[in-house]
Amino acid sequence: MSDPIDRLLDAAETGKSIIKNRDILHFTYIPNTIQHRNTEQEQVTQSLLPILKQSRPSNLLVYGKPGTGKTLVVKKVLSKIQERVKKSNFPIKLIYTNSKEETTLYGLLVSLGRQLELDEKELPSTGLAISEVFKRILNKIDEKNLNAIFVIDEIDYLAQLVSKTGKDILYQLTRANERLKTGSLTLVGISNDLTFKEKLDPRVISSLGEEEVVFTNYNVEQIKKILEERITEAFVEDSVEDPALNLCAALAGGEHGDARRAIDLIRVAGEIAERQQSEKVTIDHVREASLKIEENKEETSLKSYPLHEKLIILAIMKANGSSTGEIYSLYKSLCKSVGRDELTQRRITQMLSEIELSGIISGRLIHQGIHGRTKKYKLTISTEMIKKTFKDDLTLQDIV
DNA sequence: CCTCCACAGGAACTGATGGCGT
DNA sequence: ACGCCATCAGTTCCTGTGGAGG
Repeated sequence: MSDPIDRLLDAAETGKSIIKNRDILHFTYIPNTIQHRNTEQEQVTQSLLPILKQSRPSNLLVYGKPGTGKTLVVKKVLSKIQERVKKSNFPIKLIYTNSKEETTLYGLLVSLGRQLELDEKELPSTGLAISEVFKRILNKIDEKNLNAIFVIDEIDYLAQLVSKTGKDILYQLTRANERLKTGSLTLVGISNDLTFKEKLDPRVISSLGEEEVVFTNYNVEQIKKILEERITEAFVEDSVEDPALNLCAALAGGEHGDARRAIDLIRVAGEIAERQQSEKVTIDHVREASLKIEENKEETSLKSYPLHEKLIILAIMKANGSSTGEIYSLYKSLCKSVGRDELTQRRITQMLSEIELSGIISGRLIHQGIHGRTKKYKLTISTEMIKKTFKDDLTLQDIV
């Protein structure tokens, strides 16, 4: 009987992989041909067509639920256009940002500026007034005589940030051309929220919403086709069983038609199958993958919480299904036992709703007549999971 | 039918941090 | 050296509310 470790290592060394090309199984990979999005691709191209005629196109707004390939299509169309106009005297500069990756308005503007080759000196990553940053970006465009296209992903998120600070950067962005002498600026906004437009300032709508493209959700059939395409490219032939493929499509398509999820799922299933040295990806691998993805999400978000949030989660765990008041007093006693100052109840309710947003707990508003109004919170994940993840935390060890 | 509970959740503010321009 | 600006975590103060119990 050989050592199990050796056996595994041997297998890994000699065994052949059923995945040919891992990169294709990441949703950021842009296939040569994007199927099933023909009308949308056409529409996007149409509205950006003026660039070929060397004039500035209208601003564009792209809608669609997550995982519908919006970003992929926009990126593909733009890079093709960029390729074509490269040699003309109207070269375009493509700039992409995702609002979710930047927590602040300032950060977003800086990331735009960085791509315009403004370095640390010209555009410090903190310390300036927002209007100053904006001015410098525009100056750079003018100075280099650029025709910039700003692609702003998850622009609804940006709109939220903006509304909080009271600055209307979106408005300024859409009207930036009036301030530019030689360069030009086009805005392509990508939004998940179809109602997002209604929340905007009407002046922004009129210029940003000049053109609109809506991406519809994928149905299960379409997801299946997308998966098939990627599988033939990424996997060794015949290594994914049909039922497994169907389940993948059904799991991802069932809710929102999220192709991204489907691709994640098949990738993880493939990895699991490989680790088990199976020659085929079966339906069980997909199930396992689905569970694993869920657990990973839970674990990483649990780990990333600051101390007080962790304490609150523990308090909820110890008194499952209790009201805010009960949670708060339990939290206070937990604070005492780890020797930290407790925060106010107001702050705790805020944290609770933040945690609820991440899906780890779920709350229900309850009116108890004379006994007032409360929100009752329940864990949506297992207590074992929490215990397991918080065991490593030194300050929490003894109270888990 | 009114009252009044036990909070929800909005708004405005504070103080610390960090880095700018002048 | 100084004032200014943005941001973050947290606080203070506040108004709002569905319905059990009187």
